Amino acid sequence: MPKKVTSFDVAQLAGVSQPTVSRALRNVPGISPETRERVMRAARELAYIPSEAGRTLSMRTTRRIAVVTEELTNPYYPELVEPLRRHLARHDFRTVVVTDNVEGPIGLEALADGSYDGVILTTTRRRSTLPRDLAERGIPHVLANRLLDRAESDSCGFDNQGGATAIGDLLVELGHERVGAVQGPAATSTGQERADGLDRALRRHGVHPWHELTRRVDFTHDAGRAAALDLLSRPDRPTAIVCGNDVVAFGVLSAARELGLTVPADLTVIGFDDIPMAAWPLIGLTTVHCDLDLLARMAVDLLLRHDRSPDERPAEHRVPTRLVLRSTHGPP
Amino acid sequence: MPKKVTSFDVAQLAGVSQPTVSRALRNVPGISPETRERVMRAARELAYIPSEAGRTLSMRTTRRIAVVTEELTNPYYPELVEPLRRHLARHDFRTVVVTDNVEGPIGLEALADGSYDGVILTTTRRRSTLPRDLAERGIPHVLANRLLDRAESDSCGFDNQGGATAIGDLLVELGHERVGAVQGPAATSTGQERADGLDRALRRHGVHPWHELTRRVDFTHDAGRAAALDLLSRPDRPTAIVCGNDVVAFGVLSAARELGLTVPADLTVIGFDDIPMAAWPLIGLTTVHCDLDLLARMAVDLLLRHDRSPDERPAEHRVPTRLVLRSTHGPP
DNA sequence: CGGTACTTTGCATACGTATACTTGTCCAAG
DNA sequence: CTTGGACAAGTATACGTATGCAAAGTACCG
Repeated sequence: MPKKVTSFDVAQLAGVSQPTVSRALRNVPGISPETRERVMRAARELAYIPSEAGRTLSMRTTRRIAVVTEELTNPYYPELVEPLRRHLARHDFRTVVVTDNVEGPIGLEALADGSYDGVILTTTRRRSTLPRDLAERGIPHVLANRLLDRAESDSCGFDNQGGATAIGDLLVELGHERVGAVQGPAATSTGQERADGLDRALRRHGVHPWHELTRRVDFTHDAGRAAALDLLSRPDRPTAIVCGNDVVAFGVLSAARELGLTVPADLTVIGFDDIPMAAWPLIGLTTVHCDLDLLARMAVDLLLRHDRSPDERPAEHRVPTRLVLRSTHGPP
Repeated sequence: MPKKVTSFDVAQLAGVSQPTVSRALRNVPGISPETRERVMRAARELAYIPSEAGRTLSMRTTRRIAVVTEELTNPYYPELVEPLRRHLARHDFRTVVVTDNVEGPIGLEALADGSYDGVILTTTRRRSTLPRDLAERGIPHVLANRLLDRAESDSCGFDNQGGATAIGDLLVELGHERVGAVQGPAATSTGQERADGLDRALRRHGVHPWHELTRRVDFTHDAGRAAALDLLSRPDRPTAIVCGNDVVAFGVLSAARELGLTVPADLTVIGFDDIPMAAWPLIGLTTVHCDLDLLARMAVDLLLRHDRSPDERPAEHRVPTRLVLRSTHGPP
């Protein structure tokens, strides 16, 4: 195995000192064009690639940002990670996806060992202490998608309340009265806000929410399917099911298919997020659109802004949502 | 902002030297229990977290493995990345997903800057020189899923030939004669092998493959949909469409839905891979099962094995596949 | 021609951890 | 009482890059 080429090797070949190599290759001013050219030729000849670890140690910066998500096999997260990656790349940051909640919650050590210049949290639970821990260590971070009960860190999320209201209005307008729901975990802000929002919206129209027809489950297809199989087997089965997000809605659609129910004739299903899969003609889910690209952009801007005064209150942005009508809704 | 705590700070508080801290915290033998205890208390008190960069530079190892994939919004890749991550974690390696082919192909620099102890390639094209470049630098690597034309590196993939044969047999048995196909790119081994395999299988049964009914597209939903809209609008439209993988098949199902065709009554659709989504009752795709967990395990074993003699020929493993019958196939 | 200012480069060192080597201590064997 | 060995901890240094500062060279001006 060929031993690693360092900036010293390049320096030797070019007949200069190591610091000159460092400066020449990074286009630092104060190097004569001829020297720079000579160094670059030597570097190319040796196929020199600067050591990331050396640079990191010296500069105390990695140009790497950690994005904390749950398992990527949940189709929601790639849709959020991808725009984050793109926007971070635009600022010359590399993205590292760190998986949370798979063998226990992510620890502070994994995020605070100097591997990352900042952290974007997308799976934080309402009372998590992780943001505070990061703040105490002076590690830049931002919450995207999910928010904390007490605004302790910069954060951005969607107008879940507004989206849920739009869903409630739609269902009432269609004439639904037995409205079921498969909502997300109460420990997450998204789960909580969407559930509360729907409740309030229905009540405002004089429709009494049926709490026996509400389930709280994880944001996965299988959990949505199981809950729906349960709800749809009841004698007083709902004529519509509102879901915590699209992935859960896919599970509900799976359950309906299994039970031989036709959507939307026998059952209305509403999602939340409008991930690309929801728009596949094969699925055509009626849902609430959330602009993930805009959220990602906001999160990155919040993370990287440098004009933050020390005693400023944490920012909390809300991205508006809008109902998207496709083919899984109809009258009861 | 609190300045960073180093092993020197811990040493000072514990009244020992820095190397003693290093040894004590890693349970290296040759440290008295009392000293170790004292060091650990000091470390906890200061909330010390060792610097990744320092360790990396000193040990010349990162315990990080790069997994090169295409965009994660393509549902196939998370399904491959997740088992890889799990198996690597079992060996105390962290996984970093590096995205290829998004703003141009991934460069060697990003993989060979010392950030990773090894590389797992999942998107390599048949004539890519990346594996050779990695080999020249002595960077351990392995190909998973896709293979090279000339076996230059350890690699593992699925028995695409066998899977395609099973599909051909099934279609002939059902009585299909106008068999269309939406296959993957010819530049990829998976695309090529699956297409060739189907051709051979049909020919063996005396069914002449209709090359006008074959399209080569990228492995995405939208590409599959577009190709199928084209094929299904022809007067001699196929009675079955074989797809390069499941994601493409989803696109074909979308197209069928748009055109008002009923599956499987009007059209048979066959996928390849059997990712979990294919098994959702909502979709119920007939496809070829590929054991991604087994492939991942193989890839990790090949990558990490240390008993490799220098002049050994590259290993090339094939994981068997099997047809899974669900609800998108039927007689013409 | 002397001095000043500027440009270009080298020297020394910092970053944080790990490890080979050395020193010191204590105990047991001779 | 000496010596050899085992153990514990300290000393010195390496890993690869970046940067403050000094030094050398050059150009320019009076």
